Amino acid sequence: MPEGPSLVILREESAKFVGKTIARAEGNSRALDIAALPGQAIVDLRTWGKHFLILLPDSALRIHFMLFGSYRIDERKDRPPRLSLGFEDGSELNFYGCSIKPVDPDLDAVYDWSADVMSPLWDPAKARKTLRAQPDLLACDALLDQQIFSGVGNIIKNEVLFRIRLHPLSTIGALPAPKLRALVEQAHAYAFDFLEWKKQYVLKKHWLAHTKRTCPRCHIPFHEGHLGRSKRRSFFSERCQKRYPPAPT
DNA sequence: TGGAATGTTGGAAC
DNA sequence: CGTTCCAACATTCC
Repeated sequence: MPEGPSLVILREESAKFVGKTIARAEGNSRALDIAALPGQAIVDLRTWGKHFLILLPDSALRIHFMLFGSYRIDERKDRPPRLSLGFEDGSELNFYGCSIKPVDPDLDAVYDWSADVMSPLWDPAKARKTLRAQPDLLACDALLDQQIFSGVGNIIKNEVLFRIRLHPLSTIGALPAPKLRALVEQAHAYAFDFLEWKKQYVLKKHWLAHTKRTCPRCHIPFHEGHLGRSKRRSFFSERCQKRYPPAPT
C-alpha cells in the first residue's frame, strides 16, 4: 500500500466522499476525537507523498499507512478499523493498521508540494539543488528522503537506481551532472509508471530489480544488502550499476 | 511457522 | 546538545 502512487489511487477512489457529511464515525484510534467527527463535511481529500489528508471544515487529519496499513471503500475487513467514516447514503471509508493524527489545516504551511513526486507542482530543479547541497548523501538514502522525494519508497528506489544504472552506494556529490538529472527525472517518471502498472494490477511483473535474484541485463546475480543510513533492502548489479566514486579497494 | 517487509517515530545511548 | 541507533507499532505473506 504505502508508496506515493498508491496514495494517488486512494485519492481517486475516495473522491466521491468530498462534499459529503460524516454521519457516523468509529474506530480505535486514540490520537483524535472520533466523537467530534459526525456532522462535519469532507471539505477535500489530498495527498502529499505517502500522506493521505482529510480536510474538514476547521481541522485536518493525516493518515499514514506505514508498512501494513490498508483501507476499504464501501466494505469492511474482518478486524477493527483504526477509523471508520460512514455517510448518510450508506457509503463508507475505512482505514486499518495505519497511523492517524491531526495536522494543521493550513496545509500549505505544513507541506512543500513541490517535493511530492506525484504532485503537479513537483519541481525537479529544486530537488537537484537540494541534492547538490548534500554531496555526502548516498544515492540509496537520497531517494528515500521524503523531504526531497516525497512519495518514493523502497520499490521505487531500487527500480530507479537500476533503470539509471546507478550503484546505490554512490555519493550524490560524485555524480556527473547528467546522472544527477536522471536520478531526479526517473524518480518522477518511474513513480508514474508504477501508478499505471498498479492500476492495471501488473506492478510486480514489471519489477526488474526489487526482490530479484538475477540482473535481467547482464544476468549476473544481484547483490542484496541493507545499505545506507536507512538500511533498507537494496537489490543491484555490480556490473551494470556504476558506482561514483569507484569503491575503495 | 518464524521472520521479514512497499515505513516512520520517539526515546535511549553515545 | 547533536547524531545515531534501536525498539515499537501492525499486517500479510512465504
